[in-house]
Amino acid sequence: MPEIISQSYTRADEAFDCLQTAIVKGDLSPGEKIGEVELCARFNLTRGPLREALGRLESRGLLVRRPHAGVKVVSVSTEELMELYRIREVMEGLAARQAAERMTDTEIADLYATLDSHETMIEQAQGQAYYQAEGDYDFHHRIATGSRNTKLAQMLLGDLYYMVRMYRYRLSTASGRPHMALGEHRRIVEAIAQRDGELAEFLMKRHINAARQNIERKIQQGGLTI
Amino acid sequence: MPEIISQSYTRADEAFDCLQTAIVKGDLSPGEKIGEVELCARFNLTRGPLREALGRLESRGLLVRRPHAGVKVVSVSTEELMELYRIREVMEGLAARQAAERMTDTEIADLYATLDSHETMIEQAQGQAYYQAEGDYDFHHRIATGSRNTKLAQMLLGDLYYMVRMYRYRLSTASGRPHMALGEHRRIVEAIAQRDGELAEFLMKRHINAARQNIERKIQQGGLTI
DNA sequence: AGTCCATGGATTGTTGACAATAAGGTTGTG
DNA sequence: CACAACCTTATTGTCAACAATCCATGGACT
Repeated sequence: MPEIISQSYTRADEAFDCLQTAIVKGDLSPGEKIGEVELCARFNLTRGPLREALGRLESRGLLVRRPHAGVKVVSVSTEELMELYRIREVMEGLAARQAAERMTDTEIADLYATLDSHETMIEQAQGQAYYQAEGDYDFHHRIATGSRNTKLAQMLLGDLYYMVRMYRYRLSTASGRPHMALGEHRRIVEAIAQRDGELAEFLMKRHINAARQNIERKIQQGGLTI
Repeated sequence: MPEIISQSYTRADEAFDCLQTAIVKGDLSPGEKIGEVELCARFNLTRGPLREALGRLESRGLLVRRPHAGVKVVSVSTEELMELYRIREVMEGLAARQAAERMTDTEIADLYATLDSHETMIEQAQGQAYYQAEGDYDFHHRIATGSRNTKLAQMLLGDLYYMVRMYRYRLSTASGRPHMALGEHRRIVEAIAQRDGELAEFLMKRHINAARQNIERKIQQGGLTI
């Protein structure tokens, strides 16, 4: 258990993180009804903090809760995953535009650096889907925070990305097109470096749209069901 | 106190609703540090459900909470309000596009009907800002749900609208351009009725952008501060 | 035999007391 | 007189017991 150093980290926060990662990683199956006491035993918690965490998770839409009837992980459909990507398309487009207008030069330099490191990571660990996914996450994370739009970053980082990662784990497919995605990333960063907000928005929207189509195709082909 | 009939309504839900409306209406001043026991006394609650509600509110960004240091309503700036409108612009644009593709004919008919009722309401109660705001809210609400995009509707109705309403209460200005906004609404509905998603998205984005500029102008002119 | 109702059990929601932590005042010293 | 360290106090975080609610199993009736 990684003892966090920074500041007092309440049990409720701990419960929240544990549950969130458990849901995202698929340790808690969707639709499965789970009792509170069972969860307490599993994560060494008491019901007080656990309930507080459950409230937060419910508010974020990761689980549903009927009064007196227990809590279950949200069950998901491919349609909803597609809808999620449609939301990402417009929101991250906005993020890219604002990032082009507001990111500092050092932030852009860092962005280039992470891009290079992702490239070497992909070359080294060929086909290791995990690193691809992490690199992709890192890239989008930086742009979201670079937009200087507090609420936008909060919605992307706090809600949507966890949802997307949950679906990814369940599909066990990490977009699967490493080099192409990397090239798209590079072009987006170039647009940001040139302070061309409109272009950055356009490229980001196209990038996410391509990712969505890729997943949709894979699902239709392989009959991948969630 | 409106006794909800439908299903068992827990104390935590009650606390959540009470606090949310109190924050939105400005009964709880931003930045003001409020103790839990004081809140309990104010809303006739105990600390358990209250804490659960506080967790949910924090997760939604309506208040901030430092461990062992209490909870305070989120303090807001005009810049953040503008950012909120930028987010609304892209998200509601998407909602309008999807609504044009997916709304049923009866839903569209209802939309027309509400538009007419809003018109008569505005004519009758001239300058009554309240009705304008409610009509505006109703319109956007219907389009969000009409998009058939669960997560999108959830984010708009559950997060953004409460935020916007909070700012509106504090500014005590309800956009202030009734007839113009109504005309814009009507054109959006016409685009939806013609199943022209692209046009509906464009018009909605322009509508929200105009509202943003209107508020920005008012703030600069009148020196309205939040 | 199928369906409806009732009762028991288990689970959730709630409560009040206890412990841990940070803020604020007080006191002592430079 | 100002600053810093200590201590007090009030507030938050946590816990375990109590009460309310729902689900399931069993029985009776149609």
